[in-house]
Amino acid sequence: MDRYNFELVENKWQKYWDKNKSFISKVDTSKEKFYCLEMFPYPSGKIHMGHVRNYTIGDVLSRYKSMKGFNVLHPMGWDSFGMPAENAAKQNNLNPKVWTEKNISVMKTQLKKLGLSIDWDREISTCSEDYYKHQQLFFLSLYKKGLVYKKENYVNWDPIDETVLANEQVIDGKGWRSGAIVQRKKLSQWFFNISNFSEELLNGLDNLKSWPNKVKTMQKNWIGKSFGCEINFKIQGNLPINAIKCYTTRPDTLFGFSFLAVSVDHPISKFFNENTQFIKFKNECSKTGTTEESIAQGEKIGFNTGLFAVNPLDTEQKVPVYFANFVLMDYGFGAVFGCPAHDQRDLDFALKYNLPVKTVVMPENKDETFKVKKEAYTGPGVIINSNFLNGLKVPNQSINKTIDILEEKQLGKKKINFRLKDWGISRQRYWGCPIPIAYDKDDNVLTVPEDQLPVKLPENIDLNVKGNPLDKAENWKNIKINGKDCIRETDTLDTFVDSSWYFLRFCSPKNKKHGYDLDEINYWMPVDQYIGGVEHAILHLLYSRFFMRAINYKNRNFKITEPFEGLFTQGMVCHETYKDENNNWVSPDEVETEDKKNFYIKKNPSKKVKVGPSESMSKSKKNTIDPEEIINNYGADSVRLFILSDSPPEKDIQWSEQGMVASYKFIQKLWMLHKKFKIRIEENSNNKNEEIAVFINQMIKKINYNLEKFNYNVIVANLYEAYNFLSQKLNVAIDKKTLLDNYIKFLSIISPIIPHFASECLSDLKLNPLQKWPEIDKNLIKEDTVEYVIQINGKKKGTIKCMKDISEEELIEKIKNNQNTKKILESKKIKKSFFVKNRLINILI
RNA sequence: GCCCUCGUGGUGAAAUUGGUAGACACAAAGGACUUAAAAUCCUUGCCCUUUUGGGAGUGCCAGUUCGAGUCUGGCCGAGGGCACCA
Repeated sequence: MDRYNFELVENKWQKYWDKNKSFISKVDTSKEKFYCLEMFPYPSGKIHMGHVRNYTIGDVLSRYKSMKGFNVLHPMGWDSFGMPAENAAKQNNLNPKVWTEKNISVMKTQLKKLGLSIDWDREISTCSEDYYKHQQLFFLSLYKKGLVYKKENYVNWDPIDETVLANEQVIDGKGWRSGAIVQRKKLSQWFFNISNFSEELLNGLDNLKSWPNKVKTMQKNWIGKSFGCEINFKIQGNLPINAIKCYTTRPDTLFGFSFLAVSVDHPISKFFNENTQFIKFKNECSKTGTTEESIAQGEKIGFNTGLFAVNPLDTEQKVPVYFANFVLMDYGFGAVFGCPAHDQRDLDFALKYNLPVKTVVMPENKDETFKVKKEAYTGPGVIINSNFLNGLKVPNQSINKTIDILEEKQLGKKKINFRLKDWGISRQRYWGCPIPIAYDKDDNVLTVPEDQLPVKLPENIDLNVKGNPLDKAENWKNIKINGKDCIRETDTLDTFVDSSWYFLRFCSPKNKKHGYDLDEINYWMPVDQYIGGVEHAILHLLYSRFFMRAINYKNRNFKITEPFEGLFTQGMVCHETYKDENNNWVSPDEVETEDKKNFYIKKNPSKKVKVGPSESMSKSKKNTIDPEEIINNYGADSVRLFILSDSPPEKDIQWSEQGMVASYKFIQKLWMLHKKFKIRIEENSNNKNEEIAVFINQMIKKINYNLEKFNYNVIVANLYEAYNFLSQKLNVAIDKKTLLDNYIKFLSIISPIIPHFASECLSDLKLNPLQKWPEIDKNLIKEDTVEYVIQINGKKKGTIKCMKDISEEELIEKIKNNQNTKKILESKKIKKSFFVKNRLINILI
């Protein structure tokens, strides 16, 4: 074959891998395991470039580890419950299952075309009964352990999707999927008691050595641990309220007490429910809470209760009690003590309502006349104007000391608070895992007996109803448990529950009895390398970490707490955006240019197109490139090569047609090189030449280093370098053994990246297409000459080649005598010199 | 507002962790081959010098060091996360 025919070759090897079950994994305790997992896709229809990048990164790693002799588990499955299926089914009047299965089959074919080394025997789909049956069992087990409960509370209601959203799914007051403005609504909901594990989830982060710090910081902030103190403030006034409890992290500023503020949902609000002005105020608050946050710009508003709170450290001092919009009921006790001088929100509030601002902390470099005016002082310093607290150092001394005093006088208690709230898992949707719960006539909660699991979703259901279709499915809803008439729970589980344990299921996907098999998970878990988008930094990763602890809880057999040993978050794939004269998005394949300046619509060159910034590919901006089309045009190896080449995997990458073409050409050039190698090998020359061997061994060293560090873009550069070197060296005959040995090594190191091509070349030479990862021949890379950099007063003046390990004096002598370098030191007096062995010398003159 | 990350040619980026800045690739310009184009290959890449050479240079300003893209402090800019969390 003259030109490399990727179509024939790729097809051939994909069939070969399938037929030979090349990537099927089994427990083998004699081998070290490596569990490589990429975040499984939602089957939305077709794969996109983000998938290509994600799965190529994982595939390179899997193939490399496998060549190194690890027993690799590299599975794939489908996160197949969720809203889009339900919406698409509604539109096309079919069952979500049918829509989902069709998409899975399309996407599976597409993924196979990428040549991924996936163990397809382990394929799972979260919407299958085999899968969600076990999820229902987990739910019941958690329920029995007291980690699931039901409570009535305010929820984030998405009026478009008509479903409840978790706090994490509300972005800027809008639903993460629908974009609708989220409303507050009171509903009875199921919750996972994730806050029970706040402390452990926080501490566990310290053990995750191979996680990006960025993700750990985000989770840490999300869990939001704070140290403080609860204080019971005595209340005076004409209402039957004796005291209000507050949580504070700054008890040391108590002498700056200026007002007490409570949430409008605080229990004391019941005394104001008849007060029309209060009702008006409450409405005002709910507006600023979720909606026009930006317009209100965080304006603080309050409603005076007429009550007074007594300062526990100075019972003479009495301050007004307000309802305030910036106090949240679901954090602390829904009440705060206001110290305007040292908290910006309190200061804003105090200035608005003319409340006193008393400075009680001064910075170290100021004196006691220091006064807070328009900016609260929150930094370190010394306590002032605070009676017996004066002189304490802020924050270390002052906070602990004040808490001690308050505890001693029984006015307060040390307390640790978390921001993390329990995980609401109820969704009013059809296409999700049914919750195995029923209610009898008296509304008692009953669990569905295990022998009746799975609770299957009803088929043939009318989705075109308002609200939850399951609620309207009378045949399905009404059941008997132990002979009693019951009604099923019609909520389904949040799809984040599905993805919180799928990595366990991959270890024993066909086990009918249990969701996981202990022997299997003890061998395979944890996931050694998890790879996916940073957008899941909090939700999915935190939920999975929780879920392991929840199974672990009161279960001696289950040993896993952290599911993901290593985490890698890859960047997005971006493309320029285009808009026509009417400001409509235009897709890249409709756009053309001749001079890189003027872009126009292909079919109609008079129609100009505006070029916008490069953004992550999305259907809404029409700046997507279809991977299947690209694979058909250039081949999977070229796509893999390109998607790895231009940027470090953790950063965003620009899609570039030119870059894609360059990768394609490179593979063609490699094929020419292959043919050259083949001819040289067949020549059977005796011309010994170690240069190639030295080069290849150095190359392996570099590539090992870059593989371990995920510098995949540098590896591609290394391959180009290798090509440039080899194509020159092959101009003369070289002995067969050196050539063959080193060419095999070269083909081995390129095979994780372009596996079809490497396999084809190896088999063309009648060699095993699945090679071991090459060892470095240490004798070859042990160089006996080195090149020294010569610096004069810190500036580079030249280089000199000499024997390795020579002394400083010898080197200076050499520089003085060498033809090229002697003028550097001519008639100069050396004051001092710095010598870095085998590397550099810096001479001061 | 708070927290995190990052600023290197026309562009995407390298730099073995304090030791030759710009590997590798894209784009551009010039050249070779060709009747011509495409493809391919070679050269160039900031400033001064015809060349040999020399100089500046990693967002800006200072500092530490024999030596700083890399470390420290301050400023400017970009991106991401969180947002009344008391």
